[in-house]
Amino acid sequence: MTQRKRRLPTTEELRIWRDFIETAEALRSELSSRLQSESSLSPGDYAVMLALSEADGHRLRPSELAATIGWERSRLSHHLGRMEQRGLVRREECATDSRGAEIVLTAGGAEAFRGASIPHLRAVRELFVDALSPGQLTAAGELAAALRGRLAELRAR
Amino acid sequence: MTQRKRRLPTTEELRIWRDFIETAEALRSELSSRLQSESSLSPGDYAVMLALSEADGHRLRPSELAATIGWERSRLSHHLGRMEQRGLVRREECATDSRGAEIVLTAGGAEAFRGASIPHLRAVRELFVDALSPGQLTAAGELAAALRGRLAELRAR
DNA sequence: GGAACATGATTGACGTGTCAATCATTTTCT
DNA sequence: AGAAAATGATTGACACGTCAATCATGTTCC
Repeated sequence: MTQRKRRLPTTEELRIWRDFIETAEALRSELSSRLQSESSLSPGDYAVMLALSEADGHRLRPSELAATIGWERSRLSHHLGRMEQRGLVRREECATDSRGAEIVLTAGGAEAFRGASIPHLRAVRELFVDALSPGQLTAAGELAAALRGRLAELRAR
Repeated sequence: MTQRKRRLPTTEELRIWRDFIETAEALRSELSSRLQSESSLSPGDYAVMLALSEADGHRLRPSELAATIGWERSRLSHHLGRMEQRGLVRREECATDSRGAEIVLTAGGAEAFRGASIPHLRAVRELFVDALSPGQLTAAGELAAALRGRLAELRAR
C-alpha cells in the first residue's frame, strides 16, 4: 500500500463530495428560507430559542448556551445582541457571578418559537425524512457518525 | 395511512437530521479553515477560480460563471468585487454586449489556485473520502441524489 | 494582600450571503 | 422608429460568522 493518504480523490469521489456538500447546503438554505418566511426567525434564532425553551426557567448562562448549541461564544454574543434588539431574549445580570450574564427567553420570544416550531419540524420531515427510504435514513445517521468521528480524530492529534 | 405528510419527525428522525446537517456544516467549516490557512483562499474563491481555470481563456461572463457554480448573480458580483481587490480576477468589458462584463483569472489568481488545489483535494480525501467505507461513499451519493430530487420536485410545483 | 493567571463575556473589523432596488443596454413588438 | 419588456450586472442595507483584542471579575498561590 503506497502512500494511501496522499492520493488525491478520483473524479467520481470528487463528484460525490460535491454532490454531498452542495446538497447539504441547498437543504440548509431551503429550510432557512422557509423558517424566515413563516416565522421571521433564522435557524440561529431557532437553535438559541430551542435551547432556552428546554432550560430551567427559560434561562441559561451564555457559556452553557453556547456549549449546548455548539457555537463559539463570540458568535453567540453577536447573535444575542441582534435577538435582544428584536425583543426575543433579554440579558440579565447573574446573581452568583457578576462577570456573567443570564439569557432569558422573553414571552414574545417563547411565542415566536412556539409558532415556528411545528412548521419547521414539518419542513424537516418533508425535505429530509420523507425524501429518504428507511435504509437511507439509517445510512445518513451512519454517515454523519463516520464523518464526525473522523473530524474528532484529527482534532485529537 | 392517515395524513402521512403532516406527521412530525420522531425523536430519532430528528436526531439523525441534526447529526446530518451539523456534520455537514462542521465539515464545510473545517475544509474552509484549512483552505484559508494554507492558501488564503475561501471556498468561494476556490469555486470561482476552479470555474475560471477550466474556462476557455480563463475567462467567463458573470452569468455563465454564476450558473456554473450555482450562485445568485448578486452574490457573485459582491464576491468578485472582493476578489478583484485582491488581484485574483479582473473585470473586463465584453466585446459583444456592452451591458456585460467578462471575468478574467489573473496570473496571480491562477498561481494562487494552483497552490491551493492539491492541498484542498488532499483535505477532501482525508476528511471525507477516507472517512467512509466504499459502501458509505456510494450511499452518500445516493443520499445527495434523493435529497436533491426532493428539492427539485418541490421547486417544480 | 497582591501579582499573575484564568474565566465569562463583549467588541470591532472584516468577509460572506440575501433581498430588493437600480441602472444600462439589448430585444421585442407594433 | 419608439415605447415596453427583458437581460446583464451592480449596489445598498442588513443579517451572519470568525478572528483577534479587550475588559471586568474570579481564582491561585507566594
